[in-house]
Amino acid sequence: MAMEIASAKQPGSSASASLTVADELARHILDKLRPGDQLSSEAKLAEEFHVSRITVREALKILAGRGLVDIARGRRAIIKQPDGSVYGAFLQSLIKSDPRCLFDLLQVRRSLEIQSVVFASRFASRAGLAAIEASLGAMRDAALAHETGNDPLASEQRFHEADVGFHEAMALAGGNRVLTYLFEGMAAALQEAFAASYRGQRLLGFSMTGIYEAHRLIFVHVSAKEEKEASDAMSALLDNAQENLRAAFGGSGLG
Amino acid sequence: MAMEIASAKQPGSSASASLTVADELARHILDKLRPGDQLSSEAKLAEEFHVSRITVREALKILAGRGLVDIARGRRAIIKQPDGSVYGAFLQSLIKSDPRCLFDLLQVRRSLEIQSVVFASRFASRAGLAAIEASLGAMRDAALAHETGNDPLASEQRFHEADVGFHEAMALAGGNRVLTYLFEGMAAALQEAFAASYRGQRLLGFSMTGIYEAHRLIFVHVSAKEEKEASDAMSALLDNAQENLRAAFGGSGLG
DNA sequence: ATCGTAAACATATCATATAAGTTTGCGTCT
DNA sequence: AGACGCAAACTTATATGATATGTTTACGAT
Repeated sequence: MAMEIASAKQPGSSASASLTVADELARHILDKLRPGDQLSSEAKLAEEFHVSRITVREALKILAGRGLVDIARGRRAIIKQPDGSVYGAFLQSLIKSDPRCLFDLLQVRRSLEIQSVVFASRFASRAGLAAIEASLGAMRDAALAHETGNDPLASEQRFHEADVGFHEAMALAGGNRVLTYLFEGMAAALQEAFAASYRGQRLLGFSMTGIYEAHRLIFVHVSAKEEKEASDAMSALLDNAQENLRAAFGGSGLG
Repeated sequence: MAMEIASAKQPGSSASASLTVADELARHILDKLRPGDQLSSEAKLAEEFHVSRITVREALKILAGRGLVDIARGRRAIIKQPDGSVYGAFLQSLIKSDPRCLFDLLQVRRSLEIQSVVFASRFASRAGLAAIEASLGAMRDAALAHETGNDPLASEQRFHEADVGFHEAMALAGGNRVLTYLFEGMAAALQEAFAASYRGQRLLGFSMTGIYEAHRLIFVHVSAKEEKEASDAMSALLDNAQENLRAAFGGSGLG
């Protein structure tokens, strides 16, 4: 790895050695390595940092918790592609600690989704539109499979994934990568919150095909570069979802 | 802690024991504990989960990486108040892995800041406005201290903190807690990116008092509940900052 | 009641050992 | 030559035991 030896063991340092090593590694990873790259083995790192293997392991666990590396048995740690899961976990803990944040989050989501369709209307390439249409197709397939219905849970899962994919594809088509990750994280947090409040009940007040049609309408307007109509359609979709959620929480004082 | 013994040691489980323990602990923390609460000692947890102390320690490090707990020597781990630092670190890694994300992030920020002032204009209470004005005062003080100038670095630091505080106070005044955390995280990531590109140079193309006045103008419009004027003023402020950044990157193909 | 100190508690790190998964390379067979 | 199988080397996962050092607690002197 050709890493500089990073005086991780200064007697006066108040921070723990494992945290020091973690931060050094993080810096090295961000500066020099790319997703997919392998880290040195724990033994080598221990030697380079002049700490025990246990300290290196704890540092790696910290980085794994930050979502920076992927650890598995038998092979060396590899640099992870950034994804929204860390952010999703953060939002999840936020909502748990204060459920009112759920509605704040929905409001934030609304802003960003509308921004997203506006940009998609303006800038989407043919390929970007095709990607959106693909997730739309997946939604329709899942909806059909759900009605003809062997495995309702599996098709629900696929439908939800396609739904999330639609919004991510929309963000990407608009040319904004950060939005993609934000939507990914928000989707995870919202699904969790949703599932927690509906545990065991029917999730949606209306049909999958209805949701599908609402999404399709957005796509049509985006394709036609009709900013205003597209953002109105997105707004309507989110209103509907938000209303459902509010109804679920009912008179529990969370509105 | 009265925790259930959580069969963390099933032979067939593919996930590592430390990750299993981490997830069990995370669930327990989110469900039952509040920020400031203490966790059991490592020894007790090891006993409860039927794993060694090392496994518990690694689990705790994972949770620390996720920003869920705060670990220090000599005392038990305590549950951390959620904050935007995890999210900031994520954005930072994102920008490092693809610098174009910086401009995507600035765009996202613009949407949210405008949303923020609109809500603040509509809903801000007297206390909320007072909080905004307080950070405005801190900005002015730092700007003055910078001009009369004993310690320019310290006053720059204070100015920047007050700046971030202004935007967080604005989000809070508008009634959205999630926005506060997002701004906090974005500010950290943007400052890092900014610092990286300007290393050693003067950070700002115009004076602190100019920035202060721009912020004050926003506050005045928000106080007067002038949505449109307030969001225009915010837009102008961000335009200015963004232009500076773009100029800094110059012809490096990142525009 | 207050303050200082020592004991109890708790985490930080180390060394060493065993188990089990992954990769690599070699040799055999076709 | 190429495909297949297997063993050796490498690597991570976890456990045990020990020492150092920081924090909290409790007790005793003032």
